[in-house]
Amino acid sequence: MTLRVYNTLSGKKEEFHPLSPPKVGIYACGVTVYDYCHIGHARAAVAFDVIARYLRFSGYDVTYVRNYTDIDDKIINRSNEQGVDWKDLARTFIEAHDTDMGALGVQRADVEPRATDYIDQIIGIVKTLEEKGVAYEVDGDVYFEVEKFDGYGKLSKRNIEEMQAGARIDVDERKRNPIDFALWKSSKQGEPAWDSPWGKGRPGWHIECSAMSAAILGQPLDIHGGGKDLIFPHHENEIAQSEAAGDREFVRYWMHNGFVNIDSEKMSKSLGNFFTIREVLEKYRPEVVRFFLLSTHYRSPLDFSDRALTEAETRYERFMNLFARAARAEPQDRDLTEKERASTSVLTGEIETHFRAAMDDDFNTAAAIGHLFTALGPLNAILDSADAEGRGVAAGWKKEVDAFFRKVGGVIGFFEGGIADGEAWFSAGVGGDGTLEKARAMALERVEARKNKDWAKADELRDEIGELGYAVQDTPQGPVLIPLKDA
RNA sequence: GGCGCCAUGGCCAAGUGGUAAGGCAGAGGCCUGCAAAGCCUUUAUUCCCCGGUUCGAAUCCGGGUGGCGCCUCCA
Repeated sequence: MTLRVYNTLSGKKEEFHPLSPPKVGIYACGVTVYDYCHIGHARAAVAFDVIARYLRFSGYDVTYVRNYTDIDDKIINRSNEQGVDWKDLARTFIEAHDTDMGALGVQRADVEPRATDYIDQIIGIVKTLEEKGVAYEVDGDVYFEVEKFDGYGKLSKRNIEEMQAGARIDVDERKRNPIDFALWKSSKQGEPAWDSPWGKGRPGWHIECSAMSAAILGQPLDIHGGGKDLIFPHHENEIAQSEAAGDREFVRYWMHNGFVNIDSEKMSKSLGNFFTIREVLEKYRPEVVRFFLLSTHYRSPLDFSDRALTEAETRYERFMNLFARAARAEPQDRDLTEKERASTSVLTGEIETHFRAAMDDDFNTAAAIGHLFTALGPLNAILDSADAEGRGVAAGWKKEVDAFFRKVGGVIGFFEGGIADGEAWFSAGVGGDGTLEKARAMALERVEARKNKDWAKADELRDEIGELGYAVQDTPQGPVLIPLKDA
């Protein structure tokens, strides 16, 4: 099976052939660090995290680069508003970003460059563009002259005339054409500034990505991605700069993730309808949020709601329940039974094949996870019959189940601890204050009551345990305490 | 106004011309002292509407209708 990737440039799925296999270079646009990240940022980060993970899983030697834009008008404005040094502001939100994304299981990129560390390279490109006559300086600002670049509009599928017709940009008279964009901006008094051939100034918005991607990965890049909202103007402008400066193709595969919506509308800062990752994590566990984000194909819109998050939790817990049961089952030192063997060969056969086929089809995590659900029935059935017959399962069976979920989980960023994750899930955040010990003692007392068929007392004890914040499950392996939700 | 994307069961959702994955919710059954968890069965002759291409279309083409996005900072 070959990997197929939807390329925004062609508007089609294409077979993926990196420039120099097995090496693959990915550059994903990161965030501008002036505020906390919201769920939309999380979606982009998780989407490209999975893309990098799956490429590695498929045997590619991946270099994943994700930048921080740490110099920009928004950062300057915000630092002025708050009276905080812009560098401190950027540092604060880089750290917050790393914490939040880390919580969601987003792996660190191989290189995480900051725009301000690449000022020399940025100036270099701007100089080249100026020398080539596609950029011009006005009062310390340098603009890219869009009309001089033939392919302008090829990514966002629009042409210069249309844009001029529909332009509602406030016209800067100094620009030769309203659609020309800034490569370099002169600094006002007190603003962050670097020395340049055009005087003190700072980079324009788009140039940093051209500079950093070329410096780290070279040109062309295999994959460049980000949210759909970056297609225009950000990525379109990057193409213009990089191709004009480098005289060669900039990016082979452009990948863009869809938005997170609230009531079918794009979540965005300007609409004010956004939730930060931190806010969401106060209510839902990180695995649930990640599961939610991957439950729809990365290019489709994804509606954020309590209902959707709750469903993601229910779905995720199906796996946790299986894992907890499997871990609890007594491992027996014997060969696998016929049925046990059949259940695991479905895992590594049919299900894994389907899983990979889905991922090969433009990283279709929704379909891939769907196939994982089909493992639940047969596996739970094995545990059902083991319980019914009052025995355990073959140690080898547990090992295979564990290995399978670690393997596929590694691709989508779940199940790192294998079946041990189940018990960990249901015991997270409990204990410490002695209530768990109390509840355990009562559960044991309840076992006695049940032996004596004293159902009244058993139910009473269950209620009392409930008051301590736990539900009791009676399993063949004894009582299991599960923390109650919203307790 | 220009360009583009999307419309699949009560809800979410996959679906790359060959006869509708998966999940949630619901119903019934099994298991259980009762539960919980779990298992089994069950819920779209049909994919917004109308035409067309084809032996065959949810999938391709044309036209509608509805929703959304970009065109200004934005993942």
